[in-house]
Amino acid sequence: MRSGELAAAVGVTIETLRYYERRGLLSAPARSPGGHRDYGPDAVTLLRVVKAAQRLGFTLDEIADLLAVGAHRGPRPGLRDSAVAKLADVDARIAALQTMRAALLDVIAAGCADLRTCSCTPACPIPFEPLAARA
Amino acid sequence: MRSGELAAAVGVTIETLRYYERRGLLSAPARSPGGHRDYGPDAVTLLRVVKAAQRLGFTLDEIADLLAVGAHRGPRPGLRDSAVAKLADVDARIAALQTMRAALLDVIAAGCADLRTCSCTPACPIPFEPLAARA
DNA sequence: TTGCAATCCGTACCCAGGTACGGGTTTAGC
DNA sequence: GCTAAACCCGTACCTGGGTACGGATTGCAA
Repeated sequence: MRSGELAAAVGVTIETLRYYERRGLLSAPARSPGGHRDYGPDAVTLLRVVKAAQRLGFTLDEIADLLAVGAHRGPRPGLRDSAVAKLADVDARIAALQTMRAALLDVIAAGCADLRTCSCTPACPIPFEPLAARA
Repeated sequence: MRSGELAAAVGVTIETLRYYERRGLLSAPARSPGGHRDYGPDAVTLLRVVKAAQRLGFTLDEIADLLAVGAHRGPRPGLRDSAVAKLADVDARIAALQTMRAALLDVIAAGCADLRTCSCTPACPIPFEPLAARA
């Protein structure tokens, strides 16, 4: 399988394949006599796993580690533990966004018209609420 | 007020002040005879507004626009509209994270032990669920 | 006046996850 | 055998929000 085929099969570009190879996510494939990459069929599955892991929120470095753990069969940090840790991380990010969301709703409800001059209500969230929040 | 004082007052570094000045968030202040920046007291408030807007999820470019709108008093895009748009954006990001969260819970519940070789259950989320999701 | 902290400036670097460029080679179809 | 598409490589660039560096002033106090 050539790089263009593989790329099309998993919905990435050839540049991305080369990038993943540099990052250690994809091991260097066999080469044609002329130097073109020649991937085995497992590459498709592996790339889909990588993409699935990205959808779980893992970074490329984390994914590389998880794949290496599978390969080396050492004392494994483990997918489960990583998933649990990542879940906590995702929950924290959701909480941060919900704080943001609540603040936006306050601003909309208060009818602030302008960032610089707003003092729309005695309880104007900009910039008074943040001041209160810091105390 | 000198840059170090201002920076300490709002909890940023001097480098950040210079950065904001370059980005157009902070207008160039007066200078001492020797060239050191000399800020007026309004700078504290302005910076706090900038930080408040950041907590609402606005980017520095967006904040610069919102501040410029207040200054120029043209046909205003308006803080309200921006806040409504940003709310939709935040909601979308929350939804994406909740999708991620659900997938993580699936992985944890299914007991997948290893990214590369996992086929822990017939319904293993890696990589089968993403394949199903693409269909 | 001397000494040290604060500040000046431009520029480069950091994170992640790629994308773009450009010139040279290889492969495939006809 | 020829042409056109695909692929090769190294390197630079992108977004966002800063941070770091390093050498040259300036400002303030003893």
